[in-house]
Amino acid sequence: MPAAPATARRTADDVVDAALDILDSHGLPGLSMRRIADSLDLQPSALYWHFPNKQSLLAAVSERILAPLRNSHATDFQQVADEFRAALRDHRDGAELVYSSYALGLSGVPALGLFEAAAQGSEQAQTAARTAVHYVLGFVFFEQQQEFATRLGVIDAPSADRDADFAAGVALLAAGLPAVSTS
Amino acid sequence: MPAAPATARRTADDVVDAALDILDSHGLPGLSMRRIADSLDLQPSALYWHFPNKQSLLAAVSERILAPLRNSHATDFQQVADEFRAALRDHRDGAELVYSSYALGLSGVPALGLFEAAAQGSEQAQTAARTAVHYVLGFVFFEQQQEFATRLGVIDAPSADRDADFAAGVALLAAGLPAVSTS
DNA sequence: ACCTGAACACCGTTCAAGT
DNA sequence: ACCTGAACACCGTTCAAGT
Repeated sequence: MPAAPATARRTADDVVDAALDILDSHGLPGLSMRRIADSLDLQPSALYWHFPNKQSLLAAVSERILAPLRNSHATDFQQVADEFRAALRDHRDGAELVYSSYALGLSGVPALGLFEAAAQGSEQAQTAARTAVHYVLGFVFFEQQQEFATRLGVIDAPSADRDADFAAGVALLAAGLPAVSTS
Repeated sequence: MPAAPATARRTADDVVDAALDILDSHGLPGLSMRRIADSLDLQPSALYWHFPNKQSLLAAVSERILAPLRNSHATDFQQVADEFRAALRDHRDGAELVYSSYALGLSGVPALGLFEAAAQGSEQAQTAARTAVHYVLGFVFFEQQQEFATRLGVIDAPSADRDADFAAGVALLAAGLPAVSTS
């Protein structure tokens, strides 16, 4: 058993933990390498031993945000959409962060497979899945930006019933699919 | 008639022109206040006479990108979607820039009204319009991020037929609408 | 009305060197 | 294996002052 080092050493997972905390407290614009390092009592350069660059670190954070969906048993379209939205909303600016990592090919989106399975039997299963993923990511990105703008006092608190709006969009998508059970 | 000033003076419109040029050549990450100022032979601080901050400047750029849609005569769903996509694709990172300004309430999106009109007569006209706007912005954002990743060599050039994919998603949305002419 | 010059408080990233 | 220290080339924004 080797002697403990003078100071505790960090794993890549510790870095992701710290990044998630800062994301929730300061948002994506405040999520800087320097701030992450600070919260771990590290020099910024130390982060580059764990990740090659900021994008990769953000991709790891994205994977963590989407982790709940990996254990999902959702079987219908609306259910998948709700769980996907919930996971994104669980962290400040979650949709923007996930959208970027996904689009850059650095992070997978399990919701894609779940949507496809939910549309099983339909000819347009793939189209429906891709369309739904864009819809949910876009909807939540929009929601979270409005929360940000509201916090700044730039716009008033939105009045519309967002849950109903969200469900209506998903329903419209599902309506285009023939023979999909709405359970 | 007053004497011409020693150096030409700029309007807010000149600043937007310069910003659009830099957007196209360097992308959104490269669109800094300092670079815009440089290209106009100005100090960065001079830009703050024309715009209160960077967000407002970006909102003005967004409005310019969407200007073509203000003269649109598109009447059906697919046509509106195609023109919207074309306007966004006309400038590098156009979708990301427009999406942010739109979500922050700093920029209107004329496509919203066009989609609503195209779905006229349907009960879910508003839902359809909002869903379509998220879909198009998300789709093109994704497309443009992939172009960026391809340029960096991070991912291979995409093989799928994107025009067909795009149209299929729009068709799926329209399929959920009863009594909408697909003319 | 429009802009300069200088400053403030930040960024991501690299790299030699330490333990 | 994991991190420090110092440096490089950047950011957006403010503000007094100039013309």
